[in-house]
Amino acid sequence: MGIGAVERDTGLSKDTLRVWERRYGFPNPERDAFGERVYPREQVERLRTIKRLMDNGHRPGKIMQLSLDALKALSHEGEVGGTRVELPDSLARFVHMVRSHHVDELRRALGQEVVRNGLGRFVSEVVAPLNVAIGELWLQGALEVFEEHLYTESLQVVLRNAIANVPQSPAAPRVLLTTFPNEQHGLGLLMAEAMLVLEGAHCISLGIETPVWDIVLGATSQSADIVALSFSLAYPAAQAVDGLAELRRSLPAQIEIWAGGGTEVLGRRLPEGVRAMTSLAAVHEGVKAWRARRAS
Amino acid sequence: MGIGAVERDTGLSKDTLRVWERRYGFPNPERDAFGERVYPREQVERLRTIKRLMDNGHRPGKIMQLSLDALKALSHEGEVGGTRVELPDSLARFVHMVRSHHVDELRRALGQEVVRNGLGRFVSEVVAPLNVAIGELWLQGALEVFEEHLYTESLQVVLRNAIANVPQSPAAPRVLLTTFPNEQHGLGLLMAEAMLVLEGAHCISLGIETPVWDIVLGATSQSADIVALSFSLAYPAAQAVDGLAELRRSLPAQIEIWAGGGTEVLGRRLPEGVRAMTSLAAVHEGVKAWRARRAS
DNA sequence: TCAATCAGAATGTCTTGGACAAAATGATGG
DNA sequence: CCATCATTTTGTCCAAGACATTCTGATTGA
Repeated sequence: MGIGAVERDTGLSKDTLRVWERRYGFPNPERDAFGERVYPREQVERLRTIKRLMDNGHRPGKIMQLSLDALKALSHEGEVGGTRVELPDSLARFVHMVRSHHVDELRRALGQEVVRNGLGRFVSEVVAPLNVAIGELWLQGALEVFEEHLYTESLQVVLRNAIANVPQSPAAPRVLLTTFPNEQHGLGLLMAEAMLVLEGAHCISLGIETPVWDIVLGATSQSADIVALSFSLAYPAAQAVDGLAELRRSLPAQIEIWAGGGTEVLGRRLPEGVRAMTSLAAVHEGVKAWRARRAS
Repeated sequence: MGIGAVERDTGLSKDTLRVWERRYGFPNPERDAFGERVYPREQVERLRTIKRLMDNGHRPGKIMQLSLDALKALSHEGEVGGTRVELPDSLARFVHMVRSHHVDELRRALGQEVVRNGLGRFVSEVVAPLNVAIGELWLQGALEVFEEHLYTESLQVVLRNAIANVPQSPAAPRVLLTTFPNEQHGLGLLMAEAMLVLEGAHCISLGIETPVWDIVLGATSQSADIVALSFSLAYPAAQAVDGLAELRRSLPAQIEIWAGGGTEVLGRRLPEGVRAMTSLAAVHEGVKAWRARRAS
């Protein structure tokens, strides 16, 4: 496997791969007849595992030397601490469907759950904890990429369908939804949209990865009352705070900024004039408070 | 704009950008206080145009010296030959809604179009040419990022909604849909899915950016008959061919591979055992032919 | 106990210029 | 008009060094 292929496969840039080799002695690719790097399959796998651990906060210098086994052991750390709570059967059921690849059944079951408990409770009591569970499995390497894709896609279909079925009136507040560049996690956005339309807000989603300047253009052109940003746990907090500050500076004062999602970002002190939605339930209060402010 | 940002924005690798500068004298970035390349906005725009022309068969050495105006003239070439047809009013209408940011109206109008003409004709006669038109505007810098986002999101909602309303029977063939890593264009995937479900196929979408190995896992676990890959014009042809060849090698012979989307990839000779869907209409024939093969 | 500050280490990205394989082109001959 | 071969053209890779940025961990102050 050439360096280009490894870059595509692992998401680590060529520069990074070369500098790691120089600094840490790993990866340690062979060379072909032309002196170009050839990575053996097992090294690529180890690189993938390292990347996954790094996304979770580990640092390359610490884990680069470890064997594949040691790395896998590391993935399971944090669970032994005891914070691990077994999923209730009602949710474990869904996890099981994902892992056994029963995608049709999963989609049907999720859809039923929406009808049974309503969209609001579905999002906060099913989707949110399910995401955490799936995320944990993913972190442990217990989930294949395509299983995660199947899950995401199924949930997306169910959520979009449910959202489309909430009667949209041209009501206030008008909310523009999106994520910052490099934040590709779209599920959080959909969850936020679901909660918002339930509160009678009018949602305009820009999808993921909108540059700050285009958020400003979009918000003004759509006469939005609120710009809602969604962050996943992995998103670098510094980038989030910077982006929010810049957005706040560029946006007219009467347009509010709401930030929600991963608790990482919300832990830090947000820039003046940015409201944190610390939980999905907070959306209800948020909209209520907004209406009160607007009325006065 | 730094070289990394330009790489992300144009899809031209850092190496390529540097070697062009050395060889052709363009781009000609300034340097910041640390000696790093800073690309002015207009050069990035010119690079985007050049990239687009190259995707269209032009060669860098020939067009690198040309001014932006000359490039734009070139991109309209072949169209002056008479093939360029002004958008009919029925489509220009939608473009106008995008540019005037009437997103609700756009969504409603698109939805009506589905009902009026049926999903199949909607996809091939409205969405496809509309995508081309929007792509051209985008290329010319006549479209803001958020306008493109609004368009994509609206279309996504309409298409997903339409697909969900096609009665899905557990019929054959079973088709697994996805794109390769670095191919983030999800609209093509949805268009393909729409055409396939109309033919009575059972679609399982993995969403975008699935690594080859996970496509294999997904296809086998879902007992797919066909794996369908979607490519946009911008996707590097070499990567596509490599990926398809690897996929063909890893996948059981009885699972077919269909490649569709950007004409770039399909122009090249595809690996043995990969079928090209050269147009959306070809899907109809494709499924028919598959059923005939299966019957025999 | 918590938040802010700061030095030092860790880390990723950028730099240069050369080399060469792969692909496209164009000329030649059938 | 098609095949073959030589000749550009073009993208990717290599090396080692530099340095901005981010993270860590200790120290200080409230």
